[in-house]
Amino acid sequence: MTRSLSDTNCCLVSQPDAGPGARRAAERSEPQALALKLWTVLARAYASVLAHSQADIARHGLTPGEFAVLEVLYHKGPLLLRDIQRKILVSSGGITFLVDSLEKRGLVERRECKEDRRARYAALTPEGERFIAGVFEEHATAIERAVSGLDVDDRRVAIDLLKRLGHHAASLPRPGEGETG
Amino acid sequence: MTRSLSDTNCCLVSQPDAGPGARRAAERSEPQALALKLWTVLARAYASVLAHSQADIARHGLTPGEFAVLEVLYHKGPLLLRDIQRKILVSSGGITFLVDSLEKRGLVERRECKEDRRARYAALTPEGERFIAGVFEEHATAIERAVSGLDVDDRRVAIDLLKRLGHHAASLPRPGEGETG
DNA sequence: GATAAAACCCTCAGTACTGAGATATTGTTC
DNA sequence: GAACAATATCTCAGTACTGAGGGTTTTATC
Repeated sequence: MTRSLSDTNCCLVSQPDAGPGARRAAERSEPQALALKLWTVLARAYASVLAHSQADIARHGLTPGEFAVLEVLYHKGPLLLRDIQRKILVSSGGITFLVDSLEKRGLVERRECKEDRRARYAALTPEGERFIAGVFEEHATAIERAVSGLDVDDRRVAIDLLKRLGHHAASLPRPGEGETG
Repeated sequence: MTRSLSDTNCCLVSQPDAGPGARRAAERSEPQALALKLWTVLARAYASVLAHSQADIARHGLTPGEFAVLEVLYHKGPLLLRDIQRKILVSSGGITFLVDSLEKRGLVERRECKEDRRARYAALTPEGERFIAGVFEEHATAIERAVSGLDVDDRRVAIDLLKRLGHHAASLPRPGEGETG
């Protein structure tokens, strides 16, 4: 495996059941305590499901980044590199690197963009299409198993809550953005 | 910033509103479609809140790993390296690396463990304690702001759902674990 | 009490990226 | 239509780790 659970090692703790944290928690307002708790369980739930996702991806010799590129091309068809970059949230160097390595493996090819000669498309090759089709179906099964702790009604409620949580956080400027000091 | 949103670039897409994905989604069972959707919005919500968390952490010149170590020591008191390692989910080399660098900065110190001479404690120095106290209070505010898309009742529901989701996923063997081929 | 197995930490080569800067092309303003 | 800003990709040095292997100490079994 290429990357581990430490992808998520950020603010996973703060469960003040013992130690100095127990005293500090008592001084915290309830909304803030719930906010910290929510972030903790969100990170832990994400880490637990991610472990399943990555274990499945690693079985096929893919890094998470490579899988993400193949998956987005599989679902959306040929895309400009910058659109892939924004969808899977990698750096500019990262998308070049990922498409390079998938191109070397014959799963993806670059195509020119006639409307904008700065830009390039990435598209699945027939071999890449066949490959990701199989990998993705197995992956869907692995994910369904990983989230089987919630039944379909719970899943619907969770989807609604997480959507609102995510959209709102994404719409807020991040700490340190656009400040002077 | 040291690590980016690509920490989460795994299965972020699969929103089959357009492209080849739209047709494939129609063939998928509803529970599985909900499972994939849940994983997608979980990953996106996590990424969005993480961006706030990391931006705040980076302002203080800390990596996510360093912050995680300071935070766990702040909340739990002195801990054996292996206990920190398990709580923040880093590799064995990673915890040595992180404690090394925090020790060089004078924020953490190693202490001997008399009951088990293989093991070592890590503990905050007085300077480290002062430092993380300030950083953590700011951090709590940043997190509360990041999750402000949900009110306190929603937070309670989300916490319950995510706990169940996470615990169940963590209890399941991961794909490829303990197989023969 | 000797032997083997396990647990803890450290070392270090390897890795999947990041992000600042370079190059090429496109849009915009005067 | 020239100058300038903006955008898309690529380059490459740097990084925060990973994970296999090794030394030391502890635990379990005979």
